[in-house]
Amino acid sequence: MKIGDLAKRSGFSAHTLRYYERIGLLPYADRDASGQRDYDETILIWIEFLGRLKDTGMPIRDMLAYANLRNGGPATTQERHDILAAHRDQVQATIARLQANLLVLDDKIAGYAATLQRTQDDDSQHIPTSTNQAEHQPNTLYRNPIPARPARTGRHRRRGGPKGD
Amino acid sequence: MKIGDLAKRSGFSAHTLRYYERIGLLPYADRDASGQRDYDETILIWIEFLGRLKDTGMPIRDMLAYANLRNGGPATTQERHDILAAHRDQVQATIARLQANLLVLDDKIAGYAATLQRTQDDDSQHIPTSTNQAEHQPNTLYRNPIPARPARTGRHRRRGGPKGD
DNA sequence: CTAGGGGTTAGAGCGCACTCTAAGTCAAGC
DNA sequence: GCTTGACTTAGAGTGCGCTCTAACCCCTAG
Repeated sequence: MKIGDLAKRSGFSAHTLRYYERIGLLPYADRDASGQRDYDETILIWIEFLGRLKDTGMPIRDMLAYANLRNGGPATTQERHDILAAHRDQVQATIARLQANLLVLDDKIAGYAATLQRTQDDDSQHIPTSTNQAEHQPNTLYRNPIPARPARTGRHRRRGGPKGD
Repeated sequence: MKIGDLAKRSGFSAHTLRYYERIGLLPYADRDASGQRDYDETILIWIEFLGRLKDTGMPIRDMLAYANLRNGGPATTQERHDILAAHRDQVQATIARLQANLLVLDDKIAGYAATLQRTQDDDSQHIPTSTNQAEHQPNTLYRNPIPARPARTGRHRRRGGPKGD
């Protein structure tokens, strides 16, 4: 299997697969007569697992540590177990955090929905509709320019605080 | 409240708070006589909500879109509702994905635990313990150098000169 | 024979979200 | 008066994880 095929089957781009090999996340692939990578099907199992670690937010450096332990054979079983167990705990914590935030989000959405409902009901009576929780802030907010992106162009110009104004 | 205090109370660094103001995620703060930001307590409510959006993985550009809609008043209620609802769906999908991966992770961890158990049981009989699911790969893996980091230094070498054909 | 569509490498560039630096101001404490 | 430390600005730098480019090679189809 060539890198393009593996890319299609694994969901990672060929660029990314080469990158992973370079940093040691994937084994150095055998090359065919003309120097092209020739993959064995079995690599897909490992790649799929890497994908799961990635999906669950494990940083590459940790995947690398785990990958390297696999070279150590059975002697590293405990360590590998511990890495995955620690990661699982992290994932569980993340899920819990997301679920907690989801409740707040749902509340806020319900607030908006209620406002919309009220606006519709009162369509011809124009009763002020500012009871929504979503409107906590003073409406003096957001008068700054907003460059939309930090923009790392340009240089020079004087520094020091222009106070007062 | 000065920026240092707000930093302590919000959990964001002063650097980050200034950055958020710069990009428009936080309102342009009032300055005191000597040009220093002087915050009102209420800003904490908005910052806390921003934190939740961030925690749930909303990119800054989307938070910005949401923040800007708040300036539009009640007219933007529907749009704000839709943004949050879409985000909520995303978060729910993320949770589902994490939970699915968690199962796989748990399986793998259980595999390691079983191997460790067996290794302990067979302590004095040294039976090879390679039945663990965790050992799918051929042990010829991982013989590449591993630079540990791509390293984006360097500025030498010709660039941009696509030899005019 | 030529075109094209794959592959190869080293290394540069990108997008994101900060994070920090330089050079300066200012208020309070010793 | 002087020092300390928190603040101000514009802009540069960082770390992550890719993503792409240049310049090349090789195989196959027409």
